[in-house]
Amino acid sequence: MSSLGVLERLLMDVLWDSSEPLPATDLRDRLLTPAASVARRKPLATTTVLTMLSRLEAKGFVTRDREKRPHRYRAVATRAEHTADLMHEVLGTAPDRQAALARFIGDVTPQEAATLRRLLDSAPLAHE
Amino acid sequence: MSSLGVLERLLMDVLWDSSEPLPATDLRDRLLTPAASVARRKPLATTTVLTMLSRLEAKGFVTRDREKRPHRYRAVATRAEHTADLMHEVLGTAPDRQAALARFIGDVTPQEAATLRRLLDSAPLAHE
DNA sequence: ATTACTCTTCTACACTCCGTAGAACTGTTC
DNA sequence: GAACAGTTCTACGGAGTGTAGAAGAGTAAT
Repeated sequence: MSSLGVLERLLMDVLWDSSEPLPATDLRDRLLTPAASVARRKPLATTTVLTMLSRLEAKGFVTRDREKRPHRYRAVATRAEHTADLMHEVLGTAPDRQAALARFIGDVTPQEAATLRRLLDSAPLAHE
Repeated sequence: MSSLGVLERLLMDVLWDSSEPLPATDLRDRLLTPAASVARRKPLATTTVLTMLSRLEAKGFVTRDREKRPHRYRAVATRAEHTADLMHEVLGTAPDRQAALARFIGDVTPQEAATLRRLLDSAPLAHE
């Protein structure tokens, strides 16, 4: 359902790594830096970035501040939220969630298992 | 990355629900029964089903027994395995897995939290 | 205000993937 | 060996993604 394309994902990564909302030109530039997970050699046209950002906005992954004039773009959810959402989405497709979870847990690293135990003990009803 | 199309998914569902490997014509027929998650009114052409099965085979989701002549198709992984794999794949895209897991646990139902606790306690090193 | 510039929207196109299936080929059965 | 069932090959239309030019709108400076 809601999987992102390669460039879409790249842009989201930049947004997630930024503490501030960014104008499109900054996004464009940061795709060139080695900071980006997959840096590109050729810079993209600004319009390309804007098209992608509009699509991401339409899909609800991004919002922009239309007040300030070079619009500032930011991710709607944090990366962790997004990842967790996707995981829940995947889990939701399984008729037998218990079984899927069992499989999932079976393949988790020991460290992560420890983390999970801790999380389950500390947060009985984390919500909002 | 490896998300399935609607029909692809429907076929996988039939395969997962079957205890035996199935010939293509059976697959075709079972898509019409209300057993299928989303039953269709019009039957698909057999070639359509075969095309999809070939693609699923190419993607590694399905294998077929080429000995018997109406080839018998079966899912490579169980549904639970597939779901768990996808979840791990999603989790793998997050640089901070701990954070993603924390978010994930935060949105889990109380029943599932209980299930998870049980699983984590019982299987310390379940693998492969 | 007119201009020059920057940013945004609109439009467009090529490419890939998915659903769909006919045509052609191959193996099975009478 | 003819008829039939099953398989492969080829093809096509629609959707989504990456790409960007052309045209429009807002901003700054003359």
